[in-house]
Amino acid sequence: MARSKPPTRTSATLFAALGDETRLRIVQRLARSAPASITELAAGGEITRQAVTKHLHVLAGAGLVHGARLGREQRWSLDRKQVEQARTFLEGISQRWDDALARLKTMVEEGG
Amino acid sequence: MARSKPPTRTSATLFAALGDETRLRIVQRLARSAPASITELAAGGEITRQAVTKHLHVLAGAGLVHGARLGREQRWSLDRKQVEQARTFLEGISQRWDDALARLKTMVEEGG
DNA sequence: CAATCATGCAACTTTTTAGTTGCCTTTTCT
DNA sequence: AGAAAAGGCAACTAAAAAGTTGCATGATTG
Repeated sequence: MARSKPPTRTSATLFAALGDETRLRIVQRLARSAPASITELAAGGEITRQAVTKHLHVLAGAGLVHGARLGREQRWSLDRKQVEQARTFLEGISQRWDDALARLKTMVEEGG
Repeated sequence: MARSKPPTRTSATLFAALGDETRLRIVQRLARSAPASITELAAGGEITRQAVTKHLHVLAGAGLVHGARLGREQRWSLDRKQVEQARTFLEGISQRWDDALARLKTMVEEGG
């Protein structure tokens, strides 16, 4: 059965996934100490295990993390690739911005 | 008079601002061709001028853009600094992730 | 000065989210 | 087998976000 909604993972999806304090904390956590279980991630936090689960799904939907079953628990780890993609996107923005400024400068100098 | 809500601009705020298709389009637009007015940005788009205004305010709240009055119109431009900050943040994540993998590898090799 | 262009402000509707609570299933471990 | 550990699923609430419509205001220009 096909998924009812082909998620269309865009750059915006990626940034949106990173655009939440809680999720960002999870990402940072996973970046420091690789695979962690949901319970581990929820422990000590301010929110419920269910909430953590949801956030993990959002992150997974953006391709930022993935989980692997291991016995009765599921260990989640970061997917470096998407982090890089986000970086690349921002690099593109910066680059274009630089180019635009350069063009502007040239025009001014040439009295265009 | 002090603003009633000190916005606390965090990294999540930054990513959240980028996490919307429409806003991302605006950012890309501003990156290519510097200052643009609200009307210009709204022209041809699918959404209202008011919607564009709101998005610009969100972006401005994250420090990604800023507008400057110029006669009867207001020209908006990109703020490169925040784009860089987002990139730096992601770099940090990647770096930590690399370190974590390195540590893991070492442990395995040493038979920890 | 009057028409017009570029916005600003406010109230409202509709979706999305973030989080919660309650209950059921699958592994472990003793 | 039976209790405890780790999750999954579903329904619900509350609040934030995306957009809209309508009207008011400050420059510009003929």
